[in-house]
Amino acid sequence: MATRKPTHPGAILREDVLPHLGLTVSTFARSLGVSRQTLHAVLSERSGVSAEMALRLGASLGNGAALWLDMQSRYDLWQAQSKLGEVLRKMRRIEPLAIA
Amino acid sequence: MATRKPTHPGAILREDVLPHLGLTVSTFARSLGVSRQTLHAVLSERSGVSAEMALRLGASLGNGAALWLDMQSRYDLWQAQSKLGEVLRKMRRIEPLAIA
DNA sequence: AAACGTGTAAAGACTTCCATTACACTTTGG
DNA sequence: CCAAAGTGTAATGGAAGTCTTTACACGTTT
Repeated sequence: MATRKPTHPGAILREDVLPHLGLTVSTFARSLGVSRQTLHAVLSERSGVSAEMALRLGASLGNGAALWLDMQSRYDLWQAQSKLGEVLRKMRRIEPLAIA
Repeated sequence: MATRKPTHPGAILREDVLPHLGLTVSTFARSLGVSRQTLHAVLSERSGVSAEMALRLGASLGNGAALWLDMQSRYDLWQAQSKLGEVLRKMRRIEPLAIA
């Protein structure tokens, strides 16, 4: 139902968070407790934000983990929808039982 | 931050949705376009609800896909939190830059 | 008895996350 | 200048997860 393609969480981290906090990829990765490459994969949108990663981001940045995981969910739903496409359109809606 | 262990989406499907709609596991699986075993794995909480599965559920039941995927996210966050535990508590919060 | 549903299991294809190692390149500090 | 640190990228390997198919045992229904 969303109108445009959702933003990947990595884009926010890359374009807003890191610059505003003056953090390098390396120091942020150390701070999160993950490898530099793992963080880089998220920033370059080649990996999604896992539940564990969301918790690390939330703990490090102070804005709940759910924010990051939900962003990822919107992104995943969009991707899956454009993949399933026709399949979904062909699915029949299950009728509620007798309304009495 | 959640207070109690979130409910697995499979529990809702198993205890509420299927009974109220008078659906068998087999017919529901056919309706969703997945194998009986795949649906059963969700109902028995051995699999999570993937983005694709959430879309199928949403299309079939008429209540958006996000509802199911978000439920899964809450569940995953809880699981990951109890797994990371100490690691998160030891993580230092990144300080915002100079407030001027 | 045949048809259908259920719970489970195992194997295989495929994907994703993550760490580690490695290479080439640029930028910065003493 | 040169060493240290950062960056982008890639390959490999482990672990885990989703999903299908095949299979077996059991119960319910007709």
